[in-house]
Amino acid sequence: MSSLLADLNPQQLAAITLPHQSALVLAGAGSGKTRVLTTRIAYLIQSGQVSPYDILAVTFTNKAAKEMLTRISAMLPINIRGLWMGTFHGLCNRMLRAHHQAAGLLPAFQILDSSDQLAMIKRVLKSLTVDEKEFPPRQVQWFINNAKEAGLRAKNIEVNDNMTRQMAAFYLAYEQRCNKEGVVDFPELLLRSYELLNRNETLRIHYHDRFKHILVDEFQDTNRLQYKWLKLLAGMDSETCAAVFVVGDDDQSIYAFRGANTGNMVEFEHDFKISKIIKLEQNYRSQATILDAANALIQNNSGRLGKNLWTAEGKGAPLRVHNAPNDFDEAAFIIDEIKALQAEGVALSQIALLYRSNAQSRVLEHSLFSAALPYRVYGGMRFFERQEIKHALAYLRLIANPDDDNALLRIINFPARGIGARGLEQLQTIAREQGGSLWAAALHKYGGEAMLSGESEKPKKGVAEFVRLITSMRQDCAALPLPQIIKQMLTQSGLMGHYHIEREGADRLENLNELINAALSFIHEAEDDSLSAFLAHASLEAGEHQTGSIQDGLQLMTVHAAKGLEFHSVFLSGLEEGLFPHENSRNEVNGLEEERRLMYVAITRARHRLYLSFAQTRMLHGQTRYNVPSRFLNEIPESLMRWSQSVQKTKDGYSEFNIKKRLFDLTIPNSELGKTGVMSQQTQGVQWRIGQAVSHNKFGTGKIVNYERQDGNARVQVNFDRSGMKWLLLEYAKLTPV
DNA sequence: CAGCCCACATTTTTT
DNA sequence: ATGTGGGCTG
Repeated sequence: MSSLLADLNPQQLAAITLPHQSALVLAGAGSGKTRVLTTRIAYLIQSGQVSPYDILAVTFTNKAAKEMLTRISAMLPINIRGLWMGTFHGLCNRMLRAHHQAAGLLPAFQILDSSDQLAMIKRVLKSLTVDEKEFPPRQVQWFINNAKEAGLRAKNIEVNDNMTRQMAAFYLAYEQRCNKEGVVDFPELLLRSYELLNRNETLRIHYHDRFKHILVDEFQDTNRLQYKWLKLLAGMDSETCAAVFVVGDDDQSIYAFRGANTGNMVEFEHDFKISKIIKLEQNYRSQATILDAANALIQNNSGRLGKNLWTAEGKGAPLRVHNAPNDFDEAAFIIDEIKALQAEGVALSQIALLYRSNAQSRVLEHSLFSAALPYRVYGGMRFFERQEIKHALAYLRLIANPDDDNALLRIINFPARGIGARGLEQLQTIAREQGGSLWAAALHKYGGEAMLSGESEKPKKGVAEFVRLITSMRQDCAALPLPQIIKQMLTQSGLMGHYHIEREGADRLENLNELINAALSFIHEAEDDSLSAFLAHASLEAGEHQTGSIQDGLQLMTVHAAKGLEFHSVFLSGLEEGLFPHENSRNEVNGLEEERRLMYVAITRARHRLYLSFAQTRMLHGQTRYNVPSRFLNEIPESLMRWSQSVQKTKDGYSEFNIKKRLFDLTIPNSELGKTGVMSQQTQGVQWRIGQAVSHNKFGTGKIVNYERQDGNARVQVNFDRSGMKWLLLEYAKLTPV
């Protein structure tokens, strides 16, 4: 016990050893949040207060859940089976499978991921002969998910206008389709589980009695429905109300765009009658200068719960800020500094290159490639989202559940077996007439024929062949272990053969083989090793973002993806108005504050060094954009920063301070953002600015892309349409504005 | 039925 | 600039 509680600060200790009562822990970045959560669980068990069976712990990602389990196992010598630890969706899935009948679901109900859901919606819209131009499927998806997260069924939607009436009708049709096919989407897991508990008193009491402690990680990311679910599960009004221990940081709430509701923290404080918020403000990650910058920045937000990070460590180096003429120069600066860090002995894997949007990685990657620096980009396609894996899973889903039309449609003609639109239409007509699934229709039309053709006869084509294939797979899999089922399916379906022939198929073949391995490890780890359980696992956990990681490479990712991580050094690039803060955030409620929190997250990733940079011009969507430095740079105290500019720009003798000042003096008001250039200046009564179109009698027309001043002589760089890039002295060159 | 071409968008993302 | 999805042609 003593070792468990060693080296904790007073606030951490208070949180961990809190008696049986609900608590709100405001945990700053790098304040040992995960340690507090895991240690509290270990403490509760080890002190004999409760058994693992009495605890439920919720996280947002499978990765976080896995890590917490590992850490708890390391602290406790006992078996912690029985502890419910997982994501909201994972836990709801578990509950729904345990009570599938009460929840009105098939025992083998399948889970649609977002792309499956979209496909389903498209199908429903098509069956209603809706014009997709008028009602984009994505918008319908958004509507349905929002309704579900508000706890609303289609019939409960309040209809006041025509648009809502239409949407509610689509929702209803979609709901019916899902029920018929035995599938549930992500928000449905939550809503079903909520409704089940709400309506079924026996079950509700069972879980109230069981879970004496509920712990929630990243509470600021919960949406309305998740919070309602928590309240219901905790049994707020019952005598046996669980102690709900939530940990979060309102300053790191960066997922409002997907429904996260920071208001839940305030509501929680009220609903659970929290008398005193526990604040973890001591930071064990970053040096003081970095924290000072983060604190100063975030103070510009309103309505915070309030928190100031501090550290016992030293000040550390100032933030390096770089003003680059363009995105290539910005990348060059980053590479120079990376090499310097490398020379200091910093491992490349301890250096992160962060950016606001994925598109920015391109230029960085290009430069890193030229500089022969190894790197790894996070994001992109994940294992279970790959096309070939989705196809394989569709076969498995159809084996597990014949009514899964989504799955059938995906693979009935993949690999191609001569079933076209015509054949499909026939099936769809039969299905509609019979009110059954496509599979039932196929069986009805071709079942007899398919069954007649024995192994020895020549293979049937088309639907008959498909029916025979799936039927035989279904028979085989009854007796086989999961990896064998998959292995057989991959060969018999022709998937292996198909990718074997395809030119670019090698990677896909490798992934298919990896699927067998995934099944192998699944049956070793999971309590339920059935096919349905594996399919649920595949939907709920999309797997690693990238295969084949580089051991010592730079880490490239968006700021969002960096949340929760830390690095020795962090480069944050693209600090320009319109990019960070992103221009789209201007149209969103509290959009700017969310961007600022995102900036706060970015800053607090760094342990020792933080580099901030912006480019005056940048290629975006195939067009050059002229940028103003991000306002966030202005919100960081000057005393914490050291400015630099690329060498060719500083030789004009301007002090770094002046360079900065010159840029900021010309900062353009919000209303003009994105329309005009970075700076302007007076020459012989003419106003020149970057981005301005000009004409020259010899070179023709072009655009001003840069300017500098030397000994009182101003020069501008013009990109001429015909003659290319030229530096011109304003005094001599006769330029005329166009 | 597959391949090609054009229109189109393009912040952030987990389950 | 670059990828994706839908519609049309061989």
